[in-house]
Amino acid sequence: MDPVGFHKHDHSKCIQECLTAADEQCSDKGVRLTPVRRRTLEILLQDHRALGAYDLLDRLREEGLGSQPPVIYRALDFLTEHGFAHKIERLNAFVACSHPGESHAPSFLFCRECSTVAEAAHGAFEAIAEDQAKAVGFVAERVMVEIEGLCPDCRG
Amino acid sequence: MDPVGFHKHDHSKCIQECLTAADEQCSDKGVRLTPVRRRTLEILLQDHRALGAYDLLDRLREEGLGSQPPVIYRALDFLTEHGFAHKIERLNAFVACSHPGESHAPSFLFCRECSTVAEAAHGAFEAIAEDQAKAVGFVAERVMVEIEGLCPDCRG
DNA sequence: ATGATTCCGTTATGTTGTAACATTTCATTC
DNA sequence: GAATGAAATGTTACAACATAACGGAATCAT
Repeated sequence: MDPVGFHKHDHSKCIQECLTAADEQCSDKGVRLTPVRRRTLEILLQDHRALGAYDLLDRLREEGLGSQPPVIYRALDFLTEHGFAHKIERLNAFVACSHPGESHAPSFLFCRECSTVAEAAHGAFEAIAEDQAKAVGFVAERVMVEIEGLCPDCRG
Repeated sequence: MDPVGFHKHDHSKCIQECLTAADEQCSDKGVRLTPVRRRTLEILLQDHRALGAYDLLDRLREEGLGSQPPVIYRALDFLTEHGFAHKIERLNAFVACSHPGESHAPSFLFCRECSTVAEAAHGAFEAIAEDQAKAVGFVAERVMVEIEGLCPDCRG
């Protein structure tokens, strides 16, 4: 898994690929990527940056796609449930998934200056978590890793 | 580091040790463990469980120690800043530190049923995070690990 | 004692997230 | 192509989490 987000890359292609992947996966699963949901994902994809629910809602409102909080929270529930977006708990904010389709439960690196987010490999964290859980009789169901710091651009 | 929280242990001794440690560290650092702060820590120490700020505030209010949100948030700021308590971001809730004085930045195991929290060894997570950060030119400043699951008691 | 600093009380408000119910849209079946 | 049922959306209202700002009280150092 490549930690997209801090690298230069062909971003319009990146957006297109993610949207296409989302379209395909939705029709495969028989669920609907409705206008509100799709547009929310598009907005999130515009940069690899975490956005708050109300920021997203403002954007939707400008475009006439819904103006009340439940609209955006429902869209975000859908997107996160299906792995097209993730919530960064530390920021109470959401980010588009950079690797739609790949196995989920990601870990994140996020910049405290610019909120840019990169997904990172999660397997090693999970393995350690499993060991620790087993040692105390705990059943680990979800391992959340969020690494806060400075991205290459903001390091200055 | 021993992941306190899911084991049987002498809890009143555990509380006493943590309070004593907090008292000492505060006088060492020349900061004050005032009544509100100390009582907040005591409440958190009563069980190894995450409590919301408003739950804590209710307790303080009953005891005449303050009734408005800023009171509890100031106390929690103090306690977390000095490592006597931690915030579980996933739960928007706070827990007393089980290992006051030990090097900080902990990782947590928490039960989705009963909110019991155990601190776990953090070093291995940090090492991996460092590697991943270095690989993409990111400066990791804080590594947050929160493992959600079922504790031995709630596994049923 | 006095001045500086830290802490606390209080009001007000900002931010994040949901419950509940009415209405619309869509796909299916008759 | 109308009836039906499921899914999605619109809307109101509110719950839960958190902070800004300011005045007054307690505490500390001299």
